[in-house]
Amino acid sequence: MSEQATTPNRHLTSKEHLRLWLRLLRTTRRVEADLRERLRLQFNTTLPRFDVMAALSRHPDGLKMNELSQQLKVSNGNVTGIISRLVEDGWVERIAIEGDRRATRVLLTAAGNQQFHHMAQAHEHWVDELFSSLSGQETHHMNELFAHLPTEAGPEPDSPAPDNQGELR
Amino acid sequence: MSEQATTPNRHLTSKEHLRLWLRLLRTTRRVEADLRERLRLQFNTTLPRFDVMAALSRHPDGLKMNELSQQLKVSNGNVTGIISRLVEDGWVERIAIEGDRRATRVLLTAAGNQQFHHMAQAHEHWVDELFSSLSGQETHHMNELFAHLPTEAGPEPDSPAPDNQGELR
DNA sequence: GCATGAATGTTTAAGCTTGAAATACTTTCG
DNA sequence: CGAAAGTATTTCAAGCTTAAACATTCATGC
Repeated sequence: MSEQATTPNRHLTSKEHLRLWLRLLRTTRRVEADLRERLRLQFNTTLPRFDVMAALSRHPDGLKMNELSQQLKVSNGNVTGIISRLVEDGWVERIAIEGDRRATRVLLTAAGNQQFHHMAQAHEHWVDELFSSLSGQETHHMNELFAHLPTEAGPEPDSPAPDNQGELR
Repeated sequence: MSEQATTPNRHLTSKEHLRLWLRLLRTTRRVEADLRERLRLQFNTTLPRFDVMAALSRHPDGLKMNELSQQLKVSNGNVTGIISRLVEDGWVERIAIEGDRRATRVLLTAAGNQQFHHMAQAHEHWVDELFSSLSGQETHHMNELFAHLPTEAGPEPDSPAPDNQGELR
């Protein structure tokens, strides 16, 4: 488990890992900030709302609240608030589930679906711009390196089908 | 500018960029969630507090509020609240600046400095563990690829000295 | 001096986020 | 049946985050 071995390069590797993590974090924050601002200015919405709509757009029949929060890897209570606001805006609706009065199914309205497709198109273009300094080869290479990282849930080797995130279709 | 050229592979590159971004985002969120939980359980603190203390630890003479928020790339008002709580906890103190009654200088107390060094040591170890699946060479390679990305402020070619983030010393 | 604008911080309103507690419903099984 | 355990969701308290409004203080130029 990556014990503090007595090899002389332990220190260096650890520092390199730290450096990589800090870069990763800076880059992600910068891109996120950019996307957040554009979503606000051009669509008067937020990144969390966009993420929720993206998840719902991949499931035309809707998702239960708990499925949604698992997909987005955020807490249960968090989704409640975001969905409530999306419902107010008319982009999402809640539908009772037959035979289980505890659960509800949430899905995009027709208007929500249309709105999401507008946003997703812009979003893809923005991301393409932000990463434009990477060549196709570099992008591909980086994608492969990321496969080695703890991207998916770590200590759970039994996830049914992680499903591709975002609006990738 | 990455204009929508008429080359047949525009679509593919764009999709690859999007895929990379989503992976980046997933990875960052997962690592952040892990670090956040550990900071909470083992040190009863939060990631934002840790980030602020890391910035202050690199500046023993303290920083003005506005310098601090620039370093952390968060809004001005945000820092006010975090610093207030750190002051309550006794890790940070505010000191008036001679000759300018608008500004204050904030810096770690002796206790804060000591506490931060405990946390930083654990933090470096956690990150090393989380990235342990990357070889030294892969880590180095990835670090280089990141240099091509919009890590630093994009449209400002005149930043004085970005300074290394985190507790890297 | 003194008006005017810039700089520095705080406050505020709205929303996001978590973890824990509360609520409501369903299933299990004695 | 009925208690206990489990499931699905909301509510809650605390804290983070932003953008915008606000209050002070400083600097500049008449």
